[in-house]
Amino acid sequence: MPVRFSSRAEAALRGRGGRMTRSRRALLDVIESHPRPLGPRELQRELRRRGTPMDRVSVYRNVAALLELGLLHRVLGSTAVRPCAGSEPRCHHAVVCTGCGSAREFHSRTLERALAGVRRATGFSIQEHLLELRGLCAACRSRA
Amino acid sequence: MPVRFSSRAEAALRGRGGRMTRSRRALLDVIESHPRPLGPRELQRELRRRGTPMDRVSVYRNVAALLELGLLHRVLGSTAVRPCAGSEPRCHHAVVCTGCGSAREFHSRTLERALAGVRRATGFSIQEHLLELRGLCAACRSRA
DNA sequence: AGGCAAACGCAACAGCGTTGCATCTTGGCG
DNA sequence: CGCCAAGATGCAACGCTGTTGCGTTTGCCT
Repeated sequence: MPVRFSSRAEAALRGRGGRMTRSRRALLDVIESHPRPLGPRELQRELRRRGTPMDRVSVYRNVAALLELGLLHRVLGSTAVRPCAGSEPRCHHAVVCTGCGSAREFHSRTLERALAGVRRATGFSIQEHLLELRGLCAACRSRA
Repeated sequence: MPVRFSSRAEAALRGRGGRMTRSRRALLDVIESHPRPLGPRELQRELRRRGTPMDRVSVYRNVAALLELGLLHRVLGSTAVRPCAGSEPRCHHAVVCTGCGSAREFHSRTLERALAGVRRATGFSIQEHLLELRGLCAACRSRA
């Protein structure tokens, strides 16, 4: 990771006139240190476990802000979020491990071409594509 | 469509020891006659509009039964459902028009190949893939 | 240090989906 | 044709998730 997630987040928040509170820092730490996507409720539970409890509402507001800044990515079909890799805009392609929950983003030129093909075949002009794969990562596979 | 959706549904339900009620028939009609995916609330509203109101609970139970029988397909990231094309098992590929809401399923060999490539690149063994495209269908595009 | 605005917590609310239970309907069978 | 067991329905109540309003606290700039 080139720049730590929390550092990027702090910079982005400050650039918006935002401030850094203990709670917020704790939230960023939780998100950063967790490889697998976490939902609002999980985030809250983890924060409580670490001794820095946060109200449900604040969790939602912070997550919303980070999503808006493009620092978090929302997992398809759920409310779970995870840090966006790199500083590029959100990426909608990911594989999520059903074993350990870790996520990995990817880019595939073949996939892009396939989508173009679909456009030709159906006559739809594609505005957005939602894609997410679920499977077992190499580590979990060898463990089983 | 080879066999009408409602006929297939009726057969499948009866095969399970189920019965055909007015409500259930009305629900099947609504689903069949609507090209775009409908959520539970929309289904209920449409049923009321047609003079055959149905309780929220019954909508959920019927939809659940039809999903279990593989007759309905749930649109990704929402609770909306639409009839599964043909009698084959559910298909997870669809383009949904953001204009009129109509959905169209598709199959792409290039896409399948792209997924295989992702598997090689990431080391994940893919168990499931969720894919849905959003865009404008030809009709809506020319209308705009 | 002081003060303004951001961030927070609390309480209340709204919507969705579920469960338990009593009642009604379907469809088979005598 | 009418009975009746099982399936289906409606109603009420509940739980969970996410949202809004508001008064209070806290960061941060001067």
